[in-house]
Amino acid sequence: MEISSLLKETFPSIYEESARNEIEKEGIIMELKAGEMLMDIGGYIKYIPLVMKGMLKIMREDSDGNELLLYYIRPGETCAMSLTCCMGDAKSTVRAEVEEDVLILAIPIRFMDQWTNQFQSWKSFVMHTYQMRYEELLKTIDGIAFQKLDDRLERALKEKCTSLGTNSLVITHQELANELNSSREVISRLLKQMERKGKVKLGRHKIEVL
Amino acid sequence: MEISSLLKETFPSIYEESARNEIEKEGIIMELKAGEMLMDIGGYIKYIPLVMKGMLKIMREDSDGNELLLYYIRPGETCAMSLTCCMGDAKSTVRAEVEEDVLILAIPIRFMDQWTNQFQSWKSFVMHTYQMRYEELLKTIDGIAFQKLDDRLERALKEKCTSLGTNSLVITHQELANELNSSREVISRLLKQMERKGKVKLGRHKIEVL
DNA sequence: TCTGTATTGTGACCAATGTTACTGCGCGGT
DNA sequence: ACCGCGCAGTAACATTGGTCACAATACAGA
Repeated sequence: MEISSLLKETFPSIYEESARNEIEKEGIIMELKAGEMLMDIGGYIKYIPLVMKGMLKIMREDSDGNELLLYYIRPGETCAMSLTCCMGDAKSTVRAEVEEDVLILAIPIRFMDQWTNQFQSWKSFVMHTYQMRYEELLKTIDGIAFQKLDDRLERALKEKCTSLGTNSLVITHQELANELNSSREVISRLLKQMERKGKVKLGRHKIEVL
Repeated sequence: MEISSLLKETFPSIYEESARNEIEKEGIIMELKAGEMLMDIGGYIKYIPLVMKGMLKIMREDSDGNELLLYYIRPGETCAMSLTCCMGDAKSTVRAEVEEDVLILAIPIRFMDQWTNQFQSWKSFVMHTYQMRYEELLKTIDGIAFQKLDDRLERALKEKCTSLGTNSLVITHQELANELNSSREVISRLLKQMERKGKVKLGRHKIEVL
């Protein structure tokens, strides 16, 4: 079965074959298209999503509907939020959207605790995930606390480019505004500035980063 | 020894006596006065600080010296940052200051991994700490991303009151400005506004929250 | 008491960002 | 071809927060 080798490839840190066998046995394969929502705020977390292909984006939203991008989840990674749910309340406080078509192995959360005892590599994986996400949250905080919007925008664009492996981004100004918790007009204004400076080239539904 | 019962009291979730015995045996007692710095950014993390009395505050700082309060660590808690260091680089990316005189049991990090295997309650404690800190970081993000400064200031004051159990805060405007990553003048201005609205009463080195 | 320093109060001003209110454009569907 | 709608461009204005400059105050120590 190809899932087996894909799992081994994307999650090399889970080196115990017995662990991977369990994951394969209990995991549910999910394929989702870009734009779909995997988990909304307030939703009950029932699975831990191991991302094998594509990309998820994790967003935070306040009561007024303002959004903010927290971070991405790429192949070989999973969401710390879903790990926290094993104990305590199982409601998500973040939203997970599909940024690029994804292939996921969804692990029912009841295995979490058991496996951390049973498989050393699974335990390390979980701990490591916490660390990574923790660090990423700190970086996100740095961004919103210490940087100006133009800087954040520039970085956001560059990050999208590298993670998609292209310089031509297909995205609307509104979507960028949501990710950065700003407004469409402001983003348009800043993008125009960047264009005048020769940093990007704007087109309909498209931004070329130079 | 009184440490034993204090440990049991402040960390009831570590229910295994064997675990507590180990903690007591290997932990180093530290007492620090308000204002002292337990760990600076870039410092090497060698211990996991179990806080038994008092309070630490965890701050983030950028390259220009701008500060931001991330969260507090109270009795019965520990710092997630110090947990992350067991694997990967052991340098701190945050600063830990003593907010109120603290009594700490410092655990050398080499025991971390071993104990998570050995003691179920220690493992739970560690996982639980990650969850708590993760949630707190999300709340911090909510604050800086979605709230206005006057709102954040008001909440900060209220939080200080509840955690210190008083309505009379001994703090300078400058310190508040640092915690909120703002400037002294702005905080003074907002405090005056709050005073006019009857929300606080200002005195030298002192803010009474009404 | 005198003096220096830390703290606080305040007004003027500026830069960044958000908001409002439009206009125009381009593409898909009929 | 025409319509409608989502997207983008933009000007004008409001608001927030940061910065500067300086005055006033109060407290600590000589």
